[in-house]
Amino acid sequence: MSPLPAASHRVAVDVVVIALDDAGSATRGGGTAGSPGETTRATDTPVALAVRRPRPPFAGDWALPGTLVRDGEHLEAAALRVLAERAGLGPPRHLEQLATFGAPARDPRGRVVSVSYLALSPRPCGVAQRARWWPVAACPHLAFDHAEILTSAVERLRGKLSYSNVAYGLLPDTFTLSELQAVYEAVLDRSVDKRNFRKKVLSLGMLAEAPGQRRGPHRPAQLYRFTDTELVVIDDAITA
Amino acid sequence: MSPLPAASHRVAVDVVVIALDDAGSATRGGGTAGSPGETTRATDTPVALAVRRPRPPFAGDWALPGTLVRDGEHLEAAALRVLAERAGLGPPRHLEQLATFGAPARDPRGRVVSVSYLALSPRPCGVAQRARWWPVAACPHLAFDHAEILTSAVERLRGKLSYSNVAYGLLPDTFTLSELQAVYEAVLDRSVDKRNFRKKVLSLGMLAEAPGQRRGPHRPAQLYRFTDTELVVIDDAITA
DNA sequence: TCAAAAGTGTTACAGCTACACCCATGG
DNA sequence: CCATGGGTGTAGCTGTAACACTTTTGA
Repeated sequence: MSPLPAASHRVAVDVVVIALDDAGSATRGGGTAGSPGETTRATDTPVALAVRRPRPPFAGDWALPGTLVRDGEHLEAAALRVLAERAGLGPPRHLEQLATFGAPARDPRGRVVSVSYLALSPRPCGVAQRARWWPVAACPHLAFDHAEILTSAVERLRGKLSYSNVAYGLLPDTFTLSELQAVYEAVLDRSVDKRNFRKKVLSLGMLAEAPGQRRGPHRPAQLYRFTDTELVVIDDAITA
Repeated sequence: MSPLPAASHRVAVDVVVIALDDAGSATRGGGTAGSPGETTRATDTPVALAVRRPRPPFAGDWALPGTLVRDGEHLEAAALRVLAERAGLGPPRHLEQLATFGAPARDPRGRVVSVSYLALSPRPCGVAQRARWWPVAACPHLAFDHAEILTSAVERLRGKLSYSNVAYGLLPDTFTLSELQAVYEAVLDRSVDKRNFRKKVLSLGMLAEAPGQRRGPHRPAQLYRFTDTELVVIDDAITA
């Protein structure tokens, strides 16, 4: 079995980790208000994880967490390793490949082909040194072509929300319908009609009632869970 | 600017070229007949380009056309080069990245990370030596993980047909509505209602009348063309 | 008793599906 | 004149979008 000819490249993975922050501190576009009580706009903000580069090139700039793929290492394993090493995160609830960026000059040090991944996490949990969650809409300039990667991640997430149960990645095991709705509103950046949303999402059969209620200074809310923990594509779009 | 550490890999592109063959020679599943005259089932067959491997590993087996990416070469440029060198094809009407396959053992010679592409061509035009168009449904075993790549290509195409003008890649510059419908029927592998299809596709505004008609032993058919030659995603799905 | 969020139905409209016949041409 | 595909309209139905008030709790 003859060895392959010489041409070889460095291969990296870069991971876009997206979570929802309920602080509501970020720049929100002034969405249309809607009639009172009809469409309560969520305060959740999509945030993405970035790390500050300790070395040139782009030293001091923010970048997506990434790493070179090791010999014999699966691409997905490298993505998981990045999350653990660079951000102190365990395996995310959802991880999928996005696209591969391979422009010859994307890294000034030489050719690096980067396979990008999208990871979802329910909350921006505490992360390692040098790492930070940035609101996607107010993210500083990112090194390399990472701004482009982040954009494609958000577009992918937005698209998949409409025809899959990918919201699973952004929620805890059990959640209320209002919390689910808040995920949709935050990611789609628009308000959603409560009654239509509930009708639609319950009719799809991807949710089941979970025992218990969420209590607070208001009427208790029924908890739900996703029936599938893996990504399931539905043919009937969610457009409430 | 410090050079990167040593870990490096071979990077390849593998291209799934899909075209429609009007021979109708292939294995077609017996689709539902439908009422007479309502749903004339197309005889077009999706075919994919494969090349016979001249050398180990998998010598003599069929495989997708592919090549190692050269130093300084864009990934897409490598895909175009494959089409030209291995199949004698010019730039296709549509080319998009599919996914990247990087399992450590996918190539027995050693680590090769493969970026796969989907290319579309109107017809299975004559190709170089060692290359052949195979009906997708009756394709022989493919080397490496190329069967998996082919499957994901067909799924991608099927999905995109419903919400984009990607059919552009499978048609000549001008075409009749029946020819367009035949593309949908061949790729989706089901029959489509003629009247509903025309209503829908014309209402989307992605087609314009072209001068001239297609003549034959029947009433002449109006020619159309796509208004955009680049991929345009529509929000309103085609489900006639 | 007040504030806050949970929960719930109906109506109008748009778009989808199903369905059959006449037309224009070439042979 | 016949075979072949081109071209057209309607009616029922289904799903969507718009819309406001009552309920239950904690403070």
